[in-house]
Amino acid sequence: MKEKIKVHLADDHKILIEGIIAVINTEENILVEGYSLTGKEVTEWAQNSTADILILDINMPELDGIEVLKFFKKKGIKIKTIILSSYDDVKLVEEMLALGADGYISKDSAGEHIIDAIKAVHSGEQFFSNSIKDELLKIFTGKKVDPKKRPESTISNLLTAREIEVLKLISKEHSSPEIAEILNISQSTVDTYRKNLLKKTNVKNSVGLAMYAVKNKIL
Amino acid sequence: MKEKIKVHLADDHKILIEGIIAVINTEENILVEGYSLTGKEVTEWAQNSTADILILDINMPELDGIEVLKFFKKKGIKIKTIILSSYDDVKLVEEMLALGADGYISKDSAGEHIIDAIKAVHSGEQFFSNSIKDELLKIFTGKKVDPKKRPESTISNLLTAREIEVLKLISKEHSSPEIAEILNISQSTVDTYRKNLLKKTNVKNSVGLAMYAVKNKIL
DNA sequence: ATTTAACTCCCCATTTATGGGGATAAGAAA
DNA sequence: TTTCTTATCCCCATAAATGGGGAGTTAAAT
Repeated sequence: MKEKIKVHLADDHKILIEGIIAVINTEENILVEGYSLTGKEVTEWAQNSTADILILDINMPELDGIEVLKFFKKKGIKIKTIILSSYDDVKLVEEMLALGADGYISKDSAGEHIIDAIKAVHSGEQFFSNSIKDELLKIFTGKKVDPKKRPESTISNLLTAREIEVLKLISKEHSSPEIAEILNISQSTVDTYRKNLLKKTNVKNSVGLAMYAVKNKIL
Repeated sequence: MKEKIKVHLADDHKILIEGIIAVINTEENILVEGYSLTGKEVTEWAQNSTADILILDINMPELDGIEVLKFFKKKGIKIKTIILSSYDDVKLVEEMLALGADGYISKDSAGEHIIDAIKAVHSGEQFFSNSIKDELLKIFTGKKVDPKKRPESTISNLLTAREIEVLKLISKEHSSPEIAEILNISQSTVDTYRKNLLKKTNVKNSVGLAMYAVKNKIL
């Protein structure tokens, strides 16, 4: 008999954790060695982990999945990671992959997909939900971009520190004159940031910026 | 041996459904008789249901939990319902109770709590997560409000149907001229709705409206 | 040392959004 | 029946946001 694949779970919803454990337990060669309920717990656990695979929710309070992956990258921690997400957001997938994730499955998918994903990632492949694949396909066929040449666009290297500051203030319902005063810069400058933000995030207006901030948890 | 309690699940995340089933299956006298992945499915199922209890997610695409409860109320369908929510939002609890829900548990809680909740609600009691109780306690002790006299201020009776339509479009980055065209009304009218929305929700601008929509899950 | 990125500021013009007021018709509720 | 709500529309004015252009300084990276 082969060694079991050791899996660690990270999600703030305990019910979901228990559910995944129950689903995984139907599979002989996979073992859930433990779980974390917060991003912080994950980072602590990761320092001394012998698990093969981490299943990581992106939506967690305090330290979210993105931050956790950044932490891994910084510390040079190498754990095969499958992202578990509520949203089929291609931007997020891109960011996750740039940060070293190996798979991305949506919570909409059936439990067996988790098992497939674990097996695939464990054997060195990447794994994506069908819904995600469809989204990706739309983009690549629509835009005809070469995926290999496409620049890695993560939020944190897409937007500058100052732009993020402005974006936060916009999301807090501040007007340009107000932001100018808060940051002690001229309104012209704030307007420049607004323009750049609109271009970079590819949304139509301030509402879009706020939504972008919400989606990317810049709040 | 007693009859088993028959439970129906409704959540758009299949993984969670499977998880809850697995958890509930550890309990002798409870049986999951089926599940729905969308609000619409729930309403269809409810027409000919013999289940004792419905466990209902509030966050579902198309028809969300709130709408489902409204549907029940309108059609006179009486099913004991336990709300399953990601957020410990007291406002939502209020709204749910007003709409006839019998319990409210957060996804943060352990699986056993679902079982407790099912048993409690089945025997005619109400059931709430501890986290929700804490939130409620904070409000009642902090604000010293008489729960019986406190006005029910729910989103759906604060905003009119048309206002909510406009709010949704605003949140989708549409401008007033665009909204006017989409809804086939004059721009003046849209502007009137904007003004009313700003007053009623007590936010500063469109960004605030979008955030309000996000917080209250009007999307 | 030269390029690059980030931050800063300004001009111009147009479109949207905000804030005040008032008004009418249909329908529900009291 | 009368009142209230909802949905609809308008006028006026000001403030804010969008979209295009250009440009200087500093600091980091190559």
